[in-house]
Amino acid sequence: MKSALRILTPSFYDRDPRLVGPDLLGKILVRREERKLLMGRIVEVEAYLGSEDPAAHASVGKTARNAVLFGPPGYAYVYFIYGNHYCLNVSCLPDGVPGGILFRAVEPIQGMKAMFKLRGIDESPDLRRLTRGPGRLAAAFGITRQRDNGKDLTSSRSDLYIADDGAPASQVLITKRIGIKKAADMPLRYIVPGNRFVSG
DNA sequence: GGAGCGATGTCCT
DNA sequence: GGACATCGCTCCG
Repeated sequence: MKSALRILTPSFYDRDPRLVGPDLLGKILVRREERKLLMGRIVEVEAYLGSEDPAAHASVGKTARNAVLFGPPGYAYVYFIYGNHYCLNVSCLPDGVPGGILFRAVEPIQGMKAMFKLRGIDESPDLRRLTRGPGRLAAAFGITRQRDNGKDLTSSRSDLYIADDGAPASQVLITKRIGIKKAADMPLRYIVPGNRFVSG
């Protein structure tokens, strides 16, 4: 029996990213795509802070690009990187205080056929090709800056949100963040230990 | 299976 | 002009 999905509320995100990050593991990322529902269980995220975190986009201060990170909690910050890929984040902390969480990997639960199509690859038994890594994950869920940046992820009217399906709290392993040059030693990456969809 | 590298948009100096 | 919170393709073992 599957419990009803409960969308995470602004108060969930209105906390330090170091608290929000581990709590997001095991939650469900949901995309409504026409008549289809795409769902994945979150297994890897990273926290990005404010001025005290040189790796964070917010560390340089508020700009047009990163403004969502400085806004109210629970909004999508989507940026384009390396000329090829989008990455999805959610803003944390109250309006005016920057911080967020980068979604790095999910385990596909539903809508895999649509995900393969959005990724532009042939269907294969290895679902890790769909959603392992932030760029792949964004592609599989059809996430772009144009479509999703600034979107409220706490609204039931949104086509993109994060929900709790009542699963027990996940085990959490904390490691250094990966794929960055600055502040590479800060322990701000949260993963489900042993999960095959975790990147790196 | 792992190291090396090109692709390529956007922001910042 | 350079950096960049990445990925997929080579080539080599």
